[in-house]
Amino acid sequence: MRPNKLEQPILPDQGEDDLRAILGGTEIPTAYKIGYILNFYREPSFRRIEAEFGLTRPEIVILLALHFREGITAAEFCEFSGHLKAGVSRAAIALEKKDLIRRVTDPADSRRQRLFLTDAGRDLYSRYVPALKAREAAMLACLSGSERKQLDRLLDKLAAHVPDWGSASEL
Amino acid sequence: MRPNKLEQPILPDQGEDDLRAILGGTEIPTAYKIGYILNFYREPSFRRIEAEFGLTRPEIVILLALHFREGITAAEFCEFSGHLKAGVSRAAIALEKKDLIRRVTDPADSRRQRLFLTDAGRDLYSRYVPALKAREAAMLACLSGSERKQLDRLLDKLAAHVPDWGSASEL
DNA sequence: ACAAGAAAGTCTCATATGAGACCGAATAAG
DNA sequence: CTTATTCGGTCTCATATGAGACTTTCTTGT
Repeated sequence: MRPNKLEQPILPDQGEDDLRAILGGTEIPTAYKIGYILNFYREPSFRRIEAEFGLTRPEIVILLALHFREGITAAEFCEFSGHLKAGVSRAAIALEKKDLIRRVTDPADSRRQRLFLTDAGRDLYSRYVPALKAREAAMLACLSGSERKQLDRLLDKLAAHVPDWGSASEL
Repeated sequence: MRPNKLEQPILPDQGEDDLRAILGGTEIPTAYKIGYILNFYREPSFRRIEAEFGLTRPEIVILLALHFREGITAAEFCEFSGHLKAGVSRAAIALEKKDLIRRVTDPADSRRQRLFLTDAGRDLYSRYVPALKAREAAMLACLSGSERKQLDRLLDKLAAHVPDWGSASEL
């Protein structure tokens, strides 16, 4: 029962039939399975990073995003990450205080702040990303090369169509 | 920028190349994409359920799980859901207070409590699950029938191998 | 040029959550 | 039998988070 925060939650040793009983019984099987897999990918990794480097979730994700999208604004980050603007604002302030990013007011629109990694931020990122990569590799280890290609193709397609899902108010 | 909590975060209207710039740049592309997709599936739906029915995340998920696994204990739920035991305990207490579940001490081991849906719990579940189903359908709408089969097969495989990922302490 | 409205980001408050200490029940060992 | 240990569950405390009010800046229409 999760004796330790860094311990991966352990599944009882059970056959695939029982696993099917766990995962196959919902009325939202695909979403449920994605959630299940992602939980076991993300939670242990993120908890460890939080504990080890003193970062919060939004802070971790902002550093991740800045690594390939420097100069992004908080609002842009909200749009594609789904985080709330208050959380992003808090995280950006905290990251700046820790000297991991710089916030530069956009000269063209002084409401906006563009975010940039500092050397320290890049360094910190490079110290925690290997764990995430390793865990992704562990997650994908059971798939063959062509299965991984399939999976990535399907995920790309799903991701590309996210904007078409319709607003939540239609739910 | 998320003006409303029930509003789905809106992506700027951008071509697939830009989307690739958002999603393809990480060092953990598969995990990142799964997270991206799941965020946009889960957050709006769950926020709506939270607001509309006064439930917390763990409460929502417990009701979901009980719907196909009645009599589960809190510890079992922790194991396959990845939730923390304190959260599950709190949620179970709250759900019982709302008469949505019953907690029955296991006669064989009086430490354990088995959880069962009440009629009210079943009813509440049936009122919020359609929204989740609808959103899953929207998510999958861009895939063909055979692509969905592919996806489910890959997810089943990934889910079945979760226990092999190794403990987080190896990260 | 001015007023009205939208947008970016910050702040505040209440609540949810994570971590781990704690308690009582069950099991194992001597 | 008695004691130590593990295990299911609860409690407490500090922190993170969600929601939305608020401030300032930009945009639009007249």
